[in-house]
Amino acid sequence: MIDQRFDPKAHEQRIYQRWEEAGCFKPSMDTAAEPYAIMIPPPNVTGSLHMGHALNNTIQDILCRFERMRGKNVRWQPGMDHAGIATQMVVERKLAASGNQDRRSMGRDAFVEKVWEWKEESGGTILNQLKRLGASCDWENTKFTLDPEMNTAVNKVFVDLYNEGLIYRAKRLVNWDPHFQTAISNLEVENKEVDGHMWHFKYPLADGQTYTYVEKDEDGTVTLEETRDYISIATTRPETMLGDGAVAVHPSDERYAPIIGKLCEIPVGPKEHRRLIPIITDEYPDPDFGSGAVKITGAHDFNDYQVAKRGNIPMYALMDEKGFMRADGQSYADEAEIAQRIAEGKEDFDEAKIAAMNLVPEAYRGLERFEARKAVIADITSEGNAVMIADPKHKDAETEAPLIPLVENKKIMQPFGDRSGVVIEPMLTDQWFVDAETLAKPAIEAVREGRTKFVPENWDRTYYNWMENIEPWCISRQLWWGHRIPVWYGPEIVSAELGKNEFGLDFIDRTKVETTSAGDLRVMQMHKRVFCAETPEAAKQAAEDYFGCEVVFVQEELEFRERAAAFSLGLAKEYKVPILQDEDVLDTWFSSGLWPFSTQGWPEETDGLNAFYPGATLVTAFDIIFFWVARMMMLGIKFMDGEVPFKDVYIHAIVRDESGKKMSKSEGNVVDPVDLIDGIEIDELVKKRTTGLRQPEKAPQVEKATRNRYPQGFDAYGADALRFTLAAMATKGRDINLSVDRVAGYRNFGSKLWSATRFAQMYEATFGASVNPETLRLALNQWIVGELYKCCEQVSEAIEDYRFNDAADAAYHFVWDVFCDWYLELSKPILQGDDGAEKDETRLVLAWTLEQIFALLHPFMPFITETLWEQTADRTDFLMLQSWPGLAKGYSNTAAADELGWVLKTISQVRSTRADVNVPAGAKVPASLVGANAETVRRLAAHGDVIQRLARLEKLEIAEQAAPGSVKTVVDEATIVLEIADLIDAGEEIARLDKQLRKLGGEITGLEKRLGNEAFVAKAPPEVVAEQRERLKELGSTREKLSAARDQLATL
RNA sequence: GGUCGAUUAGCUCAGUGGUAGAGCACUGCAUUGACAUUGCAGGGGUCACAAGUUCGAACCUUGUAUCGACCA
Repeated sequence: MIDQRFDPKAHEQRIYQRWEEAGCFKPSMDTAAEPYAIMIPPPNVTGSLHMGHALNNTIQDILCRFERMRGKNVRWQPGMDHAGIATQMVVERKLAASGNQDRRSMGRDAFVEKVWEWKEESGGTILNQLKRLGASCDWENTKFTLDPEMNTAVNKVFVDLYNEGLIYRAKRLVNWDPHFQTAISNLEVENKEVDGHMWHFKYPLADGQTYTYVEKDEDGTVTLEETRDYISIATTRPETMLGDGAVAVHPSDERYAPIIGKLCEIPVGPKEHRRLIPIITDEYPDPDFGSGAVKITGAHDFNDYQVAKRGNIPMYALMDEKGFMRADGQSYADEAEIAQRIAEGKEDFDEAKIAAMNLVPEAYRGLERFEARKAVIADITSEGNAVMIADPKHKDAETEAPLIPLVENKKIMQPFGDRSGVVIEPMLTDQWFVDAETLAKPAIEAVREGRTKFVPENWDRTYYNWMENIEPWCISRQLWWGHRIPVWYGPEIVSAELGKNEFGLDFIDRTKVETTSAGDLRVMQMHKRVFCAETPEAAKQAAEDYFGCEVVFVQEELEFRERAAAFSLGLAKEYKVPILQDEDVLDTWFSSGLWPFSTQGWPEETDGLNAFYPGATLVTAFDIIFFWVARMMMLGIKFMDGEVPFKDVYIHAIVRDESGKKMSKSEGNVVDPVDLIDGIEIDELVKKRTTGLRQPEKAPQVEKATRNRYPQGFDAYGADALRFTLAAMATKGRDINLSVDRVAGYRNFGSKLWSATRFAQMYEATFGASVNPETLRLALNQWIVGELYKCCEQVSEAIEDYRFNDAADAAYHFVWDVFCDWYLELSKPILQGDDGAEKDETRLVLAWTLEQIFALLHPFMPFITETLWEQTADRTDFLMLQSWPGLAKGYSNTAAADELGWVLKTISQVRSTRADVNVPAGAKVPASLVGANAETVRRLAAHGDVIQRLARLEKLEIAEQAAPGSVKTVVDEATIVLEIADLIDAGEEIARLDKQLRKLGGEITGLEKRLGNEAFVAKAPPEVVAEQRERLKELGSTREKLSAARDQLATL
């Protein structure tokens, strides 16, 4: 006999271990079986399980367990990505906390070694948490994006794309994280609305020119006309003014028409070196916003960047990689002079030249960007170039209001690094890019042609939208943790005219080589030749082929330059040509994009690759469409002969808290999946939720809310309850607002199943036997088998269709409302009775149905069902490897279904009636059946005992006539008469019947009206009309009987 | 501003043209019988609003309101 109740803690981990040891998670590799693969969206090596993962992986596990039981060769491919920034951050923090050196003083190799140590020790917590959830991943094939074989794939892809011209190096504006000092992707940027300011400044026109500035209202009436010697600019980022390349206005903006093409002055910096910039037109400025004039700082704003590109405006970079104003380059006076000549068209410029220029005046050099902002504002204002207004706070009507600078308080969208929390700076830097536009084309095509389908399908619009407007993908990161870019630089042969060294070759442009005062060579700038190769050996070979002589690897830029210069100048014969590997690593997504095939052994042709590419379904959330889905699609199609990486993309909801707020540690509303599984005391829950708050002062509020909502904390609901809840809530909507009460409800469901099994054991149900439904003799057993098959079909269809909620609901309803509430109750008289044959059959069907239920629920609740399977018979096999129930489909027995339908109806009606007239629950009442037809008489003979028992009747007999003063209810053609005249009040009973008659009357009127409508009869489908007629007939007959009963009572 | 989505019971959510549902909460009754993590019975919804299409609308169309997400 199984325990009184199921204790998840006692079984879950034990069962999981049994599965793992027995190799249950491995693909069968049965060549006759259809392969089925799901690639896990690789979680972060530093991450831990949150509710989104729990939902994501529950769905994947349901699909995998379901298909495995359906006989497919299933691989659920697990693993993790290395999460460049996040991991580097974790380790740097750890080092700092333990008083170690920072990574720069430690050096690259030593630091990366530390990261690996950390990864081996404590990385991958999340994989163990997935095991707690019951994930049936093929763990033996676990991959990590930095595994050597994954690196092989990454390098091959990079080199191939490079050779095709689909990867290139360029200077473009990227999101720069000044804290981590690296480019980051859009995904890692959170745009948040914050309180900001809009400053208004005057850019004086060059040479004191003036123009008439006219403002008109909508009707064209002049509202303002004045002579101005400036153009007014609004900006939220005054510090970037230093890098302005132009002022732009909309071509249709008449206010500024007189000054288009003229120059204006950037009103900041030493007076004698003020820069003048042109006033240009562009479609970008909105004439209705601010003054309508926009300053263009191409190197520090994404919109300005586009304008600058269109207008060939120089983009001056102002900041260093830490977000401080640049302190390098020549004096401001010199730089400004060059810039001035460029602005006036007197000097040519190119990207590299502009990049080297530092237009930050000495006074601001080295300032942090927000400090620089303050200084710039103060200087402009003191010089009188801020736009002034009368102080609105001035109340005294007698005196004139003083003028104050116009500074609007307004909400602005500001980008923040999601890891660092600092403001992201758009920066113009040299980076490696993938030509995403070219790769996107076939990826768009694949979805259009339906080779990959989105579920729900409306997500394809999001996909198209993104893919059709895709930007070059920046893949380089200035980090140390990741795949090092497989590119080596050598000196470039610039020109054969500049002379030759002893090898007869020129390597660098000598104009860029200087000799310092100490006599050392210093290379300011150098053209570099790229050798892109899958291995260092191959790169070396390529370089030697190019140079025609031996090359040597160097580790640092300085050494590289010195050697290159010395070699080129022929100063050091012993020097070999140096080559230096690119310092940067690749975006983590680059390696994750290869996941569907790199995990299967590509570029080797393996059995795994043949069987499991393309995968069946990618399960993910919508915010990942751009990142995983898009990249896996682009790279999969590119490198797998045009074959898509997965056939379906199932987009699931985002899990929020029960009031719909995003779960966030900094808001203190996180529900940790592991806490729902293991339970957590309220004090500990409060502690967890009040640590790491964004606003620590909110801790008491969070504590109060938490204690109020969960006075006892969370029970240990177990993984099954959590999984079932997530499945039941996994509708095709956008969000799930998770309610802990629902988890408790589904935990109870597990208990119900457990206890039903215990009941079966008590009555010696024969587990472990098979049943042929055709040989069953009792209608009860025929009926439950039919209901079971019906349920199996519903569940299968729902899972196939990704309607996990429908699948969960169908199973829940069958198990609880049909099997437990009715079948078990109805079987009791047989199990407790004397008829050996009936008892044997019922013991068999009871056990068998339960075993089918175990199987049916297994994808949702793997632990409790496997435990029940294990403990109900002597078994050597696993439930998770059993066949899916209902595969040999198609048993139904209409006669049995009708018969049991009648039994259920009869019992329910009697119970309802008893409750209505307040018959004490314990009282057994005599009853009779009037007007029964032959079939009902037969059914009563077969089921009378159980009806009496469940409806608590003293007797139930066929009668010709109702006893006077009795209480009546109608089932089909017959009337059930409860002979309780003594117990009831005739008046109350008449009132009860009247109430029912009124309700019936309403329904009947509605039906009659509908059926009386000729248009309805003519146009509605015949089966609908017939159904309504049938219903009207039934209701009418019921009404007749009830009203007869009422009349009879009334005559007493 | 653009795009997408939401609005159904006290709460969290299903329901895509024909009798409005689930979990939790609520009310009454029931406790030696598998299960109180329970059973039986019940209450509770002008399906945001308006107009339209239709024999018939929670569902389709249009508009309005409110809320949300993403993009700019």
